[in-house]
Amino acid sequence: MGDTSPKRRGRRPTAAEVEVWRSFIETSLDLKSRMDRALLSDSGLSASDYAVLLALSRADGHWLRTTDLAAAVFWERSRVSHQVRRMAERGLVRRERSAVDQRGSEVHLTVAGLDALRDASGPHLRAVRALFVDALSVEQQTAVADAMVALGAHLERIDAEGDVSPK
Amino acid sequence: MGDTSPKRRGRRPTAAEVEVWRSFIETSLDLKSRMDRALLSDSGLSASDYAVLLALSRADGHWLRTTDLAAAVFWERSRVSHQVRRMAERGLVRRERSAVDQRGSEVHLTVAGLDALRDASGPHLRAVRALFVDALSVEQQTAVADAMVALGAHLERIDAEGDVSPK
DNA sequence: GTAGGGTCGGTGACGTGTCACGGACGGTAG
DNA sequence: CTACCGTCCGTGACACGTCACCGACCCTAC
Repeated sequence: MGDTSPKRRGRRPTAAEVEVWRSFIETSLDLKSRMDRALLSDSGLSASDYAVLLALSRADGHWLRTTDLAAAVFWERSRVSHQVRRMAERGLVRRERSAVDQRGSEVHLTVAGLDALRDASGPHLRAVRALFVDALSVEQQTAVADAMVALGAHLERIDAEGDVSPK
Repeated sequence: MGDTSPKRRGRRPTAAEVEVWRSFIETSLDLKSRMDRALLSDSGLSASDYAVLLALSRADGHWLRTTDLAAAVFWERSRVSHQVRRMAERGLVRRERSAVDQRGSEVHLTVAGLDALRDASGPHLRAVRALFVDALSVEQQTAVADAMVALGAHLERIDAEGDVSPK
């Protein structure tokens, strides 16, 4: 993993390192925006819509409590609340008060929501292939996956350090 | 580069390929949001602020026409316009009517803007190292850079195809 | 039971990005 | 010169995400 020799630790990154960072972040944002745009024009769904529908479709009974939905898509609850309200107005999901916990509210996938997800997933996956997968050799894909694992582990390590007593 | 054998072209990506895509996009967005958050809390600058200040600081005379600024940061002009208005209200930049072209407006970097950029760049670069560079071995960085080049070239190819007569 | 503290979820205000549009100017053909 | 068209840029309306905050609810200790 990360080299901790005196040469590489602690100070500013080199120009080459910054350039790797810049290309990484610019390329990923470019890809994300293209993908979102394609999804919206193909299916009328935003990326947020898609994420919510996908999470609900994977849940038992096609519904989740707000907090569980937030955890599934890695959002704050307030964001989920806004998003669900907008989606409910379009009939993609439906809110229900929880019977077991009067504080809770359940977000249910509607038939229209499931249909929208089914219609969207084909084109979306084809876009993933056309824009991302087809650009990379198998070796490059493996290398990217490996780097993402390293990055993810690094970020989790940082989070863990921050949580426990910082001194 | 991209394999074009019958097995890999044209249809839906495999589960493994989708997983590479998912980890790539989630990791990059996570990194981006952490970096933006750090920049904002360290320096009071948003990522957009930083991009504009950086572009202006690199320009001759520390100013650019709106269209040129938009090209430098890969934005639409309307977005530049909104952003510049907000930054001007904070004194980071200054607008001036162009003398040579009465339609044009020049965006000038102010002293306060340059100071803010200088103050921000150190912490920002250190964050790039701490969150990104330090997570990856030299080989992994090279592999990521290589993959980004391939992706960039692929996207440019797609754009070129779309531009010229589609038939 | 009831007071206190924690959890659940929603709302309003705000900053930002996109889109559609329009006014102003420049350049050129007639 | 003037009529036209393209370019330059700003604006208003809207969608979205974040933050601060609130009321409603649950649970436990007393």
